[in-house]
Amino acid sequence: MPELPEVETTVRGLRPPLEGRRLTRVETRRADLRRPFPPDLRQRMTGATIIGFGRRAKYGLLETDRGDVMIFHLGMSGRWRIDPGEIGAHDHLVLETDEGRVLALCDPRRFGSVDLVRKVDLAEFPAFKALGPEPLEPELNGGYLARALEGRTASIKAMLLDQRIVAGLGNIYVCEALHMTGIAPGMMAGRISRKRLDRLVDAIRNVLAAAIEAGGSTLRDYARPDGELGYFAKQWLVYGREGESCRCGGNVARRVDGGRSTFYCPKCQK
DNA sequence: CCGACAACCTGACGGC
DNA sequence: TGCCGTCAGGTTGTCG
Repeated sequence: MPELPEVETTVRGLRPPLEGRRLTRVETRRADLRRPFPPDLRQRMTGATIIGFGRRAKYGLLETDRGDVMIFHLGMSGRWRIDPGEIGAHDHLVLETDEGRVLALCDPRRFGSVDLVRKVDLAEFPAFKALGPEPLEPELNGGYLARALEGRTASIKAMLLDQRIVAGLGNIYVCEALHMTGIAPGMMAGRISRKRLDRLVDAIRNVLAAAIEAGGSTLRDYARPDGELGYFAKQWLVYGREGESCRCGGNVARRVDGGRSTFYCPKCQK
């Protein structure tokens, strides 16, 4: 899944088959994912033309010429399959365009979601109201982070995973960014110097940009929207590398925080 | 405020 | 071959 770079890559991949195309078929194959599909999804999307594409945090956005925005979240295992040929058991939403292109939202674990809101109400969408700044936008900077983390005693890792602080980071890229900056994941967030926060912001930007550049994730069941496996050489320095040697000469360790694996190097992350 | 934990689901993998 | 335990990118809520 899908952290920010994978969602970004997905949205970019949806553009060619969908941009300017009218939907001739909108079919839900079951009633719900994490939440029920909007009951009027089919009625509002069928016949509509897709005119806009976007992303907010880990949510992908498809805008129609009727003033609606379909908001999808890929959860842990979601991906779009383009022209899949056959509809599979986990293809829960199927779109077809006036050109005969087929797009299937496949999500085995069903932690994802699909919502439909009026574009003018987008900012009021509950999941968007409390989101922090986009990490690739200028609103995220050392000054913002210093203010947001001031006085916080929670770990920096927990804070970076909190979508209200920064929107779109997940377990992998938080581990990677902290490693790149040499900050221990358990460090109290409010005690990190401004200088290190500046460097952390740079690392976050760099790791996300590199992942988008690489075409998204390299995780085992992630597929690019065209259905090709987006499986390239892993470039993570710590994630999933427990026991391997760090380039500083130390060894990558793994521990569990809040039920989630944290990969880090105890030697170069202090 | 904070950390821990469970719940929501299926699939992949390793060990035996 | 198969069975069983463990683990997985996220979000949301509860508990102490």
